[in-house]
Amino acid sequence: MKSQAVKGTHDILPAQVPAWRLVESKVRETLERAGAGEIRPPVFEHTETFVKTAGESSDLVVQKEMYTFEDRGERSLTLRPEFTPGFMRAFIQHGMHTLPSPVRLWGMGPVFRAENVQRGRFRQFHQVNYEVLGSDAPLIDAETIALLYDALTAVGLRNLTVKLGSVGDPEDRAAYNDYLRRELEPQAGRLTETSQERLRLNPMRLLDAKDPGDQELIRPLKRPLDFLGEPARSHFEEVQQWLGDWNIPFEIDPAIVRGLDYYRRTAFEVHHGGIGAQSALSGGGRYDGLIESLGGPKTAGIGWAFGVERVLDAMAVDGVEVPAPTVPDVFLVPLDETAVAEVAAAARLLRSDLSVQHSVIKRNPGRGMKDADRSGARFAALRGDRERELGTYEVKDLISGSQESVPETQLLQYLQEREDR
RNA sequence: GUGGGUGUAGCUCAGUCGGUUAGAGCACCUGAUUGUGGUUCAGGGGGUCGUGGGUUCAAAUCCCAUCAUCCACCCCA
Repeated sequence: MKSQAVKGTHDILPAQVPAWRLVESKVRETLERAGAGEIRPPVFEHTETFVKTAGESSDLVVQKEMYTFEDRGERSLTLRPEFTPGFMRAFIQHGMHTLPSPVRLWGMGPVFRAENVQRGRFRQFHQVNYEVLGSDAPLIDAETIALLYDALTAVGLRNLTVKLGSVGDPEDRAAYNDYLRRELEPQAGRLTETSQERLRLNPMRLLDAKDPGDQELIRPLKRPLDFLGEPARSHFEEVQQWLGDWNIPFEIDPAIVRGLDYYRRTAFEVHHGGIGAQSALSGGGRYDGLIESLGGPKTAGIGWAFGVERVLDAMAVDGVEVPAPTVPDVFLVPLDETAVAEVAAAARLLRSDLSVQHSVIKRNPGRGMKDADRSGARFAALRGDRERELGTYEVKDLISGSQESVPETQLLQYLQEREDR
């Protein structure tokens, strides 16, 4: 029990990699056909980059969910708990506002959060992240949500639930927070401790409260959607219009709230019912003003992230078929010591065109066939003293069981002609 | 951080009112098979029973602590 990966981290083993590649290839195809460029920011950034982006009242900061450390130069650095801050920093640093607008960026990789683990929640996990910078048009909101839906559908998921809401503009949120404080402060003593904390820091998040007593107090209150100003309201309606036009199934979630402070207007999540309590595959929203607050040019933005492990979990639940790992085209079996050198040399040459494995010690024919069978190869090719005399390989088709003597100079051609049959 | 479940072979697990040398299936290695795979048969390797302490003539089994793991709360990806 000594050799053990750190709590909340996992090895992705060879048998699992094909599923990861399937997700990555489908997502890449979906997003890049829509004009997204892949960006690969560093895994760690200055701590400040994350704190300024997420906000002081976010759980990432408040609950100390970030892996923060000091390097030898006494800089405070943090392993990324999400992609968006790194994308924003890179956008500003490289002057991407001069690129044709809007700029669409996507990325994939590990992120780190110091949370307690459960199904669908890990300390190192992986996200696919997508952001569009430079447009505040409702059309872009709808396009962004549609691409998320298309990407998840492309990997084979069904029965997805898209939840759509709006957190309004900053002044709407301020008005709503004021309203919540007005309504709840007189009876704050009846709220749980965490809810009282939220009432002080970010009242809107009270809507997430699960405590029955808290819910009782909150239920009669108005929702954020009731406080949308005219600009946010018409924006929200137009997004719905587009999604309806494109047949993207969605439902309005009047209580949708984001844990991160930077969201404005459109907010959305995609859920899947079969993967336990952590049912959110993805979350995202609009964040106009974020780049400006980070010292960049005034730039609108919207984006989302999905958790790769959760998507893989959902794929398994939905029975999505994953391509099998590649198997060798041919497996060479040396029947004596001399043949060991011969098949090793032959394998090197054949590998310019085929996938080739071989036994690395001499084998008797029965054992050699067993090696070949277990490699998953289509063909086994035996080499011993008889073959050496004739300059041939004894090639057996492991599916049909038929066998032929093939001159070594024609081995490649022989295999290529038959591998698809 | 809190709560509950579970820790016995690489994997899935049995064994637990305390009692000889701790078991099975799968996987792995060897042989039956000195030129032919999948099936079958025979044999073999592999365990500090998570860890530490306690009770006892005797502990995988009972008690305490601790760690890990799974699920859930919280929050979200």
